[in-house]
Amino acid sequence: MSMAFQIPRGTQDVLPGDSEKWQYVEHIARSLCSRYGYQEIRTPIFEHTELFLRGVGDTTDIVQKEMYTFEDKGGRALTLRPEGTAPVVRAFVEHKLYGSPNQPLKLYYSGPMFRYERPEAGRFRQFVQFGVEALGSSDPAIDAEVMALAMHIYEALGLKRIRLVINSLGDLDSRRAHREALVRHFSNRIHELCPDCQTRLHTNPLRILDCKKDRDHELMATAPSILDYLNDESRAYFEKVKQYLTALGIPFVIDARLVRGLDYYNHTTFEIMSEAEGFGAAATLCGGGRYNGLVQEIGGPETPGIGFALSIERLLAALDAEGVELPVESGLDCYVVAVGERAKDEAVRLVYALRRFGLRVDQDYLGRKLKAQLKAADRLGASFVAIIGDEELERQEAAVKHMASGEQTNVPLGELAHFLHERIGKEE
RNA sequence: GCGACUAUGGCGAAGUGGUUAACGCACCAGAUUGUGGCUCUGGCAUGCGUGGGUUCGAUUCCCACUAGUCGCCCCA
Repeated sequence: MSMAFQIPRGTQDVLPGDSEKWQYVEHIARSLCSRYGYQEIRTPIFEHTELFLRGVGDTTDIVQKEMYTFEDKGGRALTLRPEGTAPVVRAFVEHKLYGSPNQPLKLYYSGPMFRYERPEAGRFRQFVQFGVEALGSSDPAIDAEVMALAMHIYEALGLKRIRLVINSLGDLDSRRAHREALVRHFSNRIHELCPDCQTRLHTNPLRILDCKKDRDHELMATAPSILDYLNDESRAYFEKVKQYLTALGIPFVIDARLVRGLDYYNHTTFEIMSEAEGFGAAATLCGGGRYNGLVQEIGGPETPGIGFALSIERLLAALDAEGVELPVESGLDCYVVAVGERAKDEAVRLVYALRRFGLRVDQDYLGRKLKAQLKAADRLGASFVAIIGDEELERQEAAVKHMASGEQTNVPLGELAHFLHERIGKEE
């Protein structure tokens, strides 16, 4: 076979068999969001490049090397969105939703994101994020709510081996104090660290703590922890968040080195990881945090915010790694088997009538023989098969066979819908 | 972006510098003339990721490209 076309690198087709799982996962996530009072927002897949430069931060990896940026025919600089928060905040500001009577405004979104990265298992160039944003409140209870919601989604789907990791980056003052302490700590011996870290010292010293290469260097162990530099207010906030999580019975661990890759975070940051064995490098299922300065950065009034984003691909991979079977619906209620020309004509009408009635019904379109039609019905997971041939037509009946038991009875065509409806109701 | 490994039918998977590219699953047909799941029989890659090169001859050797996987980086 000639491979004339191939899917672009790092992208995926979701085929029947898997698409049901996607639908199920998205359905659960949506309905839980609704239960927590979050409403859907849909924003474009591309935005002005400037939005991400300002929103995500131009020292971040995302902006520096991962954006799909292009110029349109009108000369505009546009970018396929690499994340969902900046667009939501843009919409929030643009539509003046800070004036909405619903405060805080609680939103969720679901859709593809794009990052130009080297693909591997669990990492794609186009991937789907499901995320929430709560704008307008700096109540630590909403930090806890957002984390609870994320955990709830995973648990509702059947994941067990997951871990919530939290940290606090503090407010601007705390971050500044910590940053100065970091620069002081590393400056003299910065040449001992990797080249990336030498750059980070000036761009974003916080990220040095996250470096995997230098993780065992003695300077790391003695590096100042952000948690020691939280001012009273920030410390009190973090304490309250932890207190609420505990009150909700949600287990968590604190990792003072949890530094997230986007510039806009302050105060609470968190990740949810999979602990399923054999789950590779892409163990981060969900990431989020508070971004109190972002709305202002995008041009709106000072408005606090917090949110998370989770990857559907990684969620499905985690379900797979834990061996969780999703209760996805499949199969047919009835497969109509026709033998002969006249029966075929009747089958076409009958199938449509049963579908209009609300049943999941199908028939043969390949001119197959009785036997092959039965086989097809079996393969499609049909609960019942309704067979019509000359004899049945004569009596205006169908021979209805229950596939699991093999039992077969004749049912008048006019009563077939009700017969099936009743029997299928009894099955579940 | 760097390093390593991999690429054979719808899927999994053997294999060789040279007449017919194993096998398993799936699929199709028949045994069973109107009854699926079991069994048996038969069928099913002029083709070995793409493009070049070496050679009398390459799926098998070499190069490039493409894609996947793993590690680094980063994250969702």
